Formats: sequence, structure tokens, C-alpha cells
Amino acid sequence: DAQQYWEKHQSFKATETPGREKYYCLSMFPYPSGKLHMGHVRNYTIGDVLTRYMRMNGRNVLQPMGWDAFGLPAENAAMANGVPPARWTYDNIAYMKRQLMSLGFAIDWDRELATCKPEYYKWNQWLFLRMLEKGIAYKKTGVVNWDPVDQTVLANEQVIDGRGWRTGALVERREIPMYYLEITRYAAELLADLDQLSEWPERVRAMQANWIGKSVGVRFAFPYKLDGRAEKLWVFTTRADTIMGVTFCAVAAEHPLAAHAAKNNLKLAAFVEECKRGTVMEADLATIEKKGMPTGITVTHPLTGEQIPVWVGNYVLMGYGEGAVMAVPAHDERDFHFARQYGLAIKQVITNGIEMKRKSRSDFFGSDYAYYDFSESNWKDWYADKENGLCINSGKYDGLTYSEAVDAIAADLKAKSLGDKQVMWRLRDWGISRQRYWGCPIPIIHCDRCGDVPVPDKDLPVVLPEDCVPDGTGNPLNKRADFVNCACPKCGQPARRETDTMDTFVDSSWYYARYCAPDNAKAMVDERVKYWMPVDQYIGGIEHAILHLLYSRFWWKVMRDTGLVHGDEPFMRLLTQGMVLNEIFFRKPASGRIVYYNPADVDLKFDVDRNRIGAVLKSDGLPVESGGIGTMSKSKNNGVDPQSLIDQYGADTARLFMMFAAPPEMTLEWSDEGVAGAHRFLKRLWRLVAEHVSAGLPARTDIAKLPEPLKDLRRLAHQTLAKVTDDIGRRRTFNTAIAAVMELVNAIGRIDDTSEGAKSVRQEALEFITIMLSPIAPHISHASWHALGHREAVIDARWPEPDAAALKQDKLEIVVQVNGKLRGRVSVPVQALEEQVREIALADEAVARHVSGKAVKKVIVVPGKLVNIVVA
RNA sequence: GCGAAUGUGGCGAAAUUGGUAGACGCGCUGGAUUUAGGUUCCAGUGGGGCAACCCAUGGGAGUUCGAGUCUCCCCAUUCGCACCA
Repeated sequence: DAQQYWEKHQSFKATETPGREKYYCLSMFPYPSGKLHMGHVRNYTIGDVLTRYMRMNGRNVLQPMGWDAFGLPAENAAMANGVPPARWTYDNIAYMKRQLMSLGFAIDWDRELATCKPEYYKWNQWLFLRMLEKGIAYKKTGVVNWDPVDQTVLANEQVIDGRGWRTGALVERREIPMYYLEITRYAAELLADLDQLSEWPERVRAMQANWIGKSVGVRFAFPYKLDGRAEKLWVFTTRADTIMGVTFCAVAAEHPLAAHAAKNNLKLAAFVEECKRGTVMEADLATIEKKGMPTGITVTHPLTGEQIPVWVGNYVLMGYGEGAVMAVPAHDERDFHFARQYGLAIKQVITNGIEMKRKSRSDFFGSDYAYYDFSESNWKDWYADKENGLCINSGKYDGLTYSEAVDAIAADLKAKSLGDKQVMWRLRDWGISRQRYWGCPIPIIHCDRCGDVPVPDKDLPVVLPEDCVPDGTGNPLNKRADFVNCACPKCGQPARRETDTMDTFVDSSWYYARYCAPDNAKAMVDERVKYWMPVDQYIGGIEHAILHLLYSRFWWKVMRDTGLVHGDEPFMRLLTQGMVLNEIFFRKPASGRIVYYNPADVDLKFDVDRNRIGAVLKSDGLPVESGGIGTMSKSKNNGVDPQSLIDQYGADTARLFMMFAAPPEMTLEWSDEGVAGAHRFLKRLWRLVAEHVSAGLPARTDIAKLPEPLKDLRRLAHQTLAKVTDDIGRRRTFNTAIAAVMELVNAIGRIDDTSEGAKSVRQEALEFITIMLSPIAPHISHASWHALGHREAVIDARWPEPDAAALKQDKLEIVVQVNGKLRGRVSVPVQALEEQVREIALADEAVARHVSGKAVKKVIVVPGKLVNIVVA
């Protein structure tokens, strides 16, 4: 069969062939979670369609596959089953590899890699050491979620409603030393090079640009005295024009000023502690109720000399900028609410009040907000339109526009050595230390005498022992004396090995390059990357639009600057597939944790009008609650196993249905209604081929002498070929390509003609169909191509080009509108002039009825499409 | 809260550059064949009138000869928010 043929002929083995145009098609590698889910099937089918299409178009293709094999779920499974994460991971890989193979993907399995293997992660460690040398990798403290009961660091995912998932204890924020990669060093380049990525979706580029978040503003200080010492409270603002309206400052709970003030203030100390509770998640911090407490400390306004009170605010983040902000309640919504809540002064310094043209939001904020307008569009206009607001109540700055005021104020601050203009990035350095076992060890040795010593290259890799079983109370590596105890590479004295491992995003930041040289034991990559990289087409879920893709771009640039690779960007073209979603069902017992039920185990209840009235569990008939629609995930137990689909209908149907269900970029709410339709279509096609072949292969026929219906069918075949080529090759809309092929199949079925001419036209159409379908449903196409009399395999056939002569038409149908409403259709010769089309349109009976008795004001003729007659 | 997207029949969707709204498929209804059917084939299928026509692309305004498509406001859903991957 087809898979045996590909295996025997090594059809998908990729070899570097200088001079032959390559096509590197990469799908994001899977995490070996256990079994494939629908998102995988979608992702890898898209990649496979493009790979096979490009191969048939003469490109030297590479489609590799590997495993993003380190990560948290393996540790969770270990805790649940007492099995080492390594065993669980390797078992999953074996199972999922079989599943992938059963789907018949055109993968070069000789290049398979797994990130948990020392021969792979050795190079994580190696490049980390190069980054240390360059100062890109460095150590500083970072904030983590701390479970006080289990005495362990929690991932954000393990924090549920501010509590540890296993212990239920309130999570605390804790500062610990970590290694960081200085991605901000590349911020400007990462932003600028987005311009090179014209083949990336606009939305991804927008998200990345916003994430990097360049803003030009002013960094300045409020001087103050603390225990007689002169200190400065630094802040950053993009709205320096409002500095004269500052009425208070707010600092994070972790800010030194807060800590100092709390020393002699029990209430404040308690508040600071309260602020430190809860998670480090930004989404949560952004939605919490804004709370604050005065520190009792005042600072001096750098320009007015006024005394400004300093508050501790639970909404100010230490990891952000300076960990302190200036507050201008009159011109910032959040500051406004805070000031209202705590009775702080509000001082208007910009004229963007009642004189603004846009509607006021006073009704929303209350009457005393009438002078302030903070609608989104207004805010944007404010930056764009100098006319929109001028400084007032601002002393010497009165009357200045935004940019004039910023310039003048920055200059004055600079003259006082209290500040200056500064470019600020929203992007933060990448903390890669994880206090977890199942990851790549960070190659550092801690020596009491020599400090933190990098592991010498010759001692790489630092191998992770594979037999630990985590128990949820911290990193088991700490208990492994054989791992921890070592000799200092510098002084030879006993020392301790670092037990933190790397963020798994490190592993996935360069695997695409390793596929080019997977067998090289001596180097991270070699000259083969020059042939294959950059990736021509990268395919993966939209959920990776920011982090993974940004980290990969950064890592690639570091590799470039280390002399390992060439080129600025790793991924030329990006296709972000939409998520596959499914409904979430659960029960929440009065006591205890939520239990999620798989949609396959739930029956939906409808009333007579087909309205949903509820859902019950199949096993007990009792109701379950709906948690809405969400990404298929293990934690929500709403995944659908594609294996049953494959078992029931076969790989081709699963692939075809997946591609037919929706365009690849669109979110897909899963439903397997309609799978049978895809299967039916393939069966019908197969029957059509069998019937055609059993009548014998056609003799040569003279195309010119074909009767009209056969000419039409032939034209449709070539039109379909042109459309499908465009849909797959350019638009990547596989659903419309399949629909077009279905139409052609239907058209063949309608021709009831046994002549040699009909056979000949049918033969050509069936050959087109087989080729057009072969990237999507390769198994049936493989068989069908042979049945149609070809000795070569369809995978080795060339993608045909439509015959321009066959596409020619002599008449066109034109739509006639009267006042923009459809009133008739007329047939016109292709070469008809505008004037003739107009005459024919007006002559149409239905059109005449609507035009008669009225004055024709205007006639719009869109060539080849429509005529619109405008009457009074 | 911030950033990005999406919203069209009973359902998945199509309409590619502002030009026929609903291609293709599912489901449903009726019929034929089979008469065991998770088979095959034919016809119908947005709503209202059942004819001429009218209404309809999340809601509301606007631009245009013409808007699903462009502009503004609003609503809902999904993704991301730095330790899930």
C-alpha cells in the first residue's frame, strides 16, 4: 500500500542537494502528553499538505518531526503514578510516533529529535555558557509563586484562585535568585526586523510589536530625605506633559521605600504583607481591586518643589520599570479612581475637557468627572492631534502642546540632573531558571570560594539523572547527592551543582536548526543549516504568537552573533492555525475540587424548539454544568481523541475532514458531524474511478470536436485545477480547494456519455482530481493514480498546469441590478463593449419592468460582472 | 485590566480587489432502488408571502450607484499576558 511504498522508496528522506531549490516545512513539535489531539492532527495535516504540494512542484522538501519532551506534565504524571518522568515521556513518544505514522505524514523520521536527550540539551548548555561570556546571561532575583505548605515554587498553572493546587494554601510571592537572558539587548532589532517578516500574519506582527512595546518617555526622580540621607524616587512616564498634575506617587510593596516605611508602621507592614500574597500573574494583578496605603513619606516634586505623598499600591509591579509610578489623577483613569477612593487631590493640567468634540464619559464616571474625557479614541487622538490639548495650570509650560511640553520638561529635568528622555521597552528579560526536575540542567557549579562557576565545555553535557520521581515538595535533584556534589572546576574543592533547570522555551527556541544537523555530536549546528535555513513555512497554533516565536527569534539572533548561523530571522513564512475548541463540562461538589467531564461522556438535552436546556452525564443521568467553550486540554478534560476517528474512517478521511472543516487560521469549535460526508465523498470518488477504468482507457480524441457539455466539463476541470493551485499554493484555504474538487466530482457524475470523447475528458478530470487531492488524502490518491494507468507513484507526479485554451469562454453571465437590487441576469459575448452590455441589460424583460416610467440617472457597468441601473 | 482576533441558515462554512449573500458539506423533508441498512440515486431546504416581491450577514449609526466586506460606537466569544506547552 501507499505507506509501504513511501517507506520502501524513502520518498521523504531529505538530502542536501546544492542547486536544487529547497523547501523547509516545519510544524511546531508536540509535547508528548500521551496521545495526539485534534490540534496536532490539524497542525500536521496542514504541514503535510504543503510539503506534498511543494514536492510535486519540484522542490527539495524537508519535513522533520521531534518532541518537546521536557516539562511539567511529566512531573505531574510521576506524582500521580510513581513513574519517573523519563519513562512516561519515552512511552508517550513511542505511542504518539505510531499515531503520526498511521496518518501517513511525509516526514523524514531519520531527523527525529527529543529535547530531553543529552545529545540535544548539551547545546542548550553550551550556548548558555556563550551567553554568560557575552553577558547576555546573568543572575538577579526574580519573583515566583511560593507554596508555604509544600515549600515549593508553583507554576502559574498550579495556582488556582490564589491558592496552591495541591495544598490549597494561599500562595505568596517570593524573591529568589535566577538566571536571565538579556532579550532586551535585542529589543530594537526584534522590533525592527518584524518588517522583514512580510509573510507573517499581520496580527502576529502586531502582537509582537505591542509585546516589545517601545515607548519614548521621561525617566525622572523625586528627591527626598530618609534618615537624613538624600534619596531619589525614580519613575518613568510617557506622559511627561502631565508632570505638573502629579498629586501623589505609588510604589510596589517590594519597593525599598515601602519596606523602610513599614519598619515603624505596623498597619503598613501588614498591608505590604497582604500585597505580597497572591500570584505573580499579570492578568490577575490587572483585575484586582486597587488598594493603597500611605507610607507617611513625602517626596519633593522636581519642578514645583511641592511635597508629594507616597503610597504603597497593590497595582504597582516591582518587576516593571522602576517599581514606582507618578500619579496624575486628572489624566489617567486608574489614578483617577485611586484618588477618588482615597480622597487625594485631582489637578487638571491639560485642556482635554469639555471643549473636546467627542462624547463625554461623564455619565459613566459621575458628574465631577465632567471635565475629563478618557474615551479610547480620544486618548489616541491626543497623541496624534496637537490641537486637542494644551497645557494649563502648568506655570511656564502653559499653552504648550504635548511634544513641546515633553521636550521642555525633559530639558528642565536634565538641567537639574533629575531626569531625561529615555526609550523604554515593555519587554522584560527572560528568566530561564526553573526550580524543577524534568528540564535541562543549568551548567553552573556553586563554590564557596570561587562563587558561581560555569561548567567547562569539556564537561558538557551536565546530564540529568533519569530515575527521579518528584513528590511535589520541591526539586528532587536537591536530594540527589550524586548529582549535587561535585568538584569546583576552578579550585577543585568540593562544590554544589546548580539544581535549577531551564525553561522549556529554551529547548524549543532552536530545534528547527538542529533538524538540519541532528546527528552532529561535535557541534550545535553545521554547514547544513546554510542549505535548509531559514524555515520556508512554519506552522503552529496562534497561542504561540508571542512567547515561543519571540524567544526563537531572539535565540536565532544570538546564534547568528555567535557565528553559528547566517541571516536575521529563522522563519520566513508563518501560518498560525486556529485553536481547536470544545465545550467544557464540570461538577463542583459542595466540598472539594472541581471535576471535569469529557464531552463524549455527556448528553445534551433540547426542548422541542431545539433550544439547549441542559446537559447530563451519560453514566448517571444527572446534570453537569457547562463551563463554556475552551481550548482542548487535559486539565479541562475536553479533548477529543482523533484515534477513534482514524480507526473508524481511516487516515484520509480524518485528514480530509480536518482540512474541509474550516480555513486553517480560524478557531474551530470541534464537532464530528460531517465526518461521514468526507468519507462518503472519498468512497464516491473511488467508485467513479473504478467505473471509469472498467470501461477501458480512452483512445486519443480531438478536443476541438467535443460536444458542448464535454467542453464545459473540460473547462471546469482546468478551472478547478487553477483554483486549487491558487487555494493551496497561495491562499492556504484548503477547505475551498476541497469544495472545488467536490464540485468537479459532482459534474463528472452528471455526465452520462460513454463515447471515446467522454472517456478522454473524464480520464483527464479524474487525473486532475487525484493529483489535487493527493496532498490531502494521499493514500487513496496513491491507489487511484495507479488505477488510472500510471506506473509511477502519484507522489512523484508533477503538479500540472491548466491549459489556457481550455479555460476560454465565449459567453459570460452578467448580473443586472436596478438601484442596487438584483433584477435580472443576461448572457453577453465575452468581447462585448460596455455600450452593448448596457443595451442587452436594458432589454431584459424583468429589468425593463423596473425601469419603465422612470428616468435613468446613471448606468454603472462593471466589466464581466454586473450592470447597475440607477433610476430616479 | 491590557494586546490581538472572531461573529453570516438548524450546524461547519463560501463570497479572493466595495459588485449575484449562503458555493461545498452536514442535518432535515419527500421520493426511487434496495426492501436487513450507518447503502446508493433524485428532488427540496435562510425567513415571510408561497405569485410579483419583501426581510436577512452580532446590535446601532455612517460613507457609496452598490456594504458581509470600508468608518465610528456598542455587545458577545476566543487567544495571549512572561513558571502550561
